[in-house]
Amino acid sequence: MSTNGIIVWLRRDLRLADHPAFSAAVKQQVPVYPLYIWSPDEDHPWAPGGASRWWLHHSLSALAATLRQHGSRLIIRQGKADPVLRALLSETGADTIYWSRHYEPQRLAVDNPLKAELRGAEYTVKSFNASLLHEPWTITNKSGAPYQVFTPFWKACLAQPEPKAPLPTPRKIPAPSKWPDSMAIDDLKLLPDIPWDKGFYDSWTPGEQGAQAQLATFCDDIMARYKDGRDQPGQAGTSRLSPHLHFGEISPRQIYDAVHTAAHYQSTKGLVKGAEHFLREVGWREFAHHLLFHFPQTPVQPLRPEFEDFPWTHDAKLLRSWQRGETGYPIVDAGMRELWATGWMHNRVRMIAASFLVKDLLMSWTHGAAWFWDTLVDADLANNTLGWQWTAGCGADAAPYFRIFNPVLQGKKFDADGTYVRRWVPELAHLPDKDIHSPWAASADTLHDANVTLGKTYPHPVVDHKAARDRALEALASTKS
DNA sequence: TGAAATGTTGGGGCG
DNA sequence: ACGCCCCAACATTTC
Repeated sequence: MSTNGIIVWLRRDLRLADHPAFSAAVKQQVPVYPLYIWSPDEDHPWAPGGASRWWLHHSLSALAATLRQHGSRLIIRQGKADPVLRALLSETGADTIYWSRHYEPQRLAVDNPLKAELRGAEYTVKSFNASLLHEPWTITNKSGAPYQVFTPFWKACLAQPEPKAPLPTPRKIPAPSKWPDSMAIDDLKLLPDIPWDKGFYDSWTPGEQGAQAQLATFCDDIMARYKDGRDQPGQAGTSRLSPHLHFGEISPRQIYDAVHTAAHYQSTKGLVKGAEHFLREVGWREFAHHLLFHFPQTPVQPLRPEFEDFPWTHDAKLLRSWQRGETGYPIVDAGMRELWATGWMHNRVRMIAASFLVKDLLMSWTHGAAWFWDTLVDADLANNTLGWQWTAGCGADAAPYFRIFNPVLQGKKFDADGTYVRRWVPELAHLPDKDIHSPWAASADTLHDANVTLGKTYPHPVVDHKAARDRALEALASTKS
């Protein structure tokens, strides 16, 4: 292929290692133009939310720095992809564009016609898989249809040939003699005006380096205890790789490789078990992308049609109490406050908090999905959609409608010593373990000694769980087909 | 990747 | 010694 230069159009593949488009471009021995286009309108209505924009800002900064170390640069532009790409093609004389594929419906609606038009204009366009072990159309059941249940889906994935080894980081990326103009990352105004992001800086290191460091920490210190540790929100028992994965700072192939290497080398029973369970979670991510691709309406519509006219209630005040972590249920409030403070919530607590909104407060999962979309640094359309529909019982492989989490029992089971609640709901910190998940049941003396005044320093429960549960079961029973 | 209600079993206190 | 009851522990079923 003869070419005068290649644009590598970066989106959510903000890394250099195991990057098929970069690797392919570098091989051509022609100038490479790494380009990021900020075009939130083209992702409508799923433009990155506030927390995601924070992450994106720092991830782009990290990538720009890394590119410089490799003799290259990151070109930043803003606007619709088509005109921006054409402008850069003509400015540089490049005739080729590479990008990594994404699979969300609104993304495909831009990418597919764009690819056709650019090819029609005699440009070379190639897209690559950089973000999934198995692309959505490669896994089907025996009758050729997409899977809707996780376990057979994952079995089918495991029966596929092993993923290829990750690609190495290109040593040097060929630069043009003259760099085209670029905006500054600051010009994109991705950071918040009011500083709600203070806590984010202590929690995260966006960028490829941060991702690799986190992967190493996980393999060395966390994976062996992952099977049970992942359910203890008070401990560092999860991988915390989700935002890195969402922005493509790390690939699932790299994770697969590192996890297998660690399990093979150390080969303790816990590590092997941990590896298996963790890869299963990576499998859920694959499953989510599979489902979104095959059922593109699911971000706004229940997969199971009998839920379309479900009798959701709505109460703006109650919704706000949930968002702010003021429901009076400590484990729920701790989760919602962790989310607000750090842009992330432990997965066990996501399930509890989500169940509370959907079943105890009987509000539509779409409200929860919207809030998570704006506040999570790992907000991902596929994962968010699957998670919320799963909780609501209207999605694939969904929790049966009668599975309603009891926030007190969940708290006692997974945060037995109250570490997590005390961290995020400090006004309850002095309650004894036995009362920490149900302050309303504590004696007057205990509350007094702990400096807790219900209704004043900490809210009364906004609903009674038992009554709320009965109401949900009734509403759900009427929906059952 | 639940919880609550209901059913069963078995040990121990007691008359 | 025996039956009875209580109840915790565990299992099953139902929502």
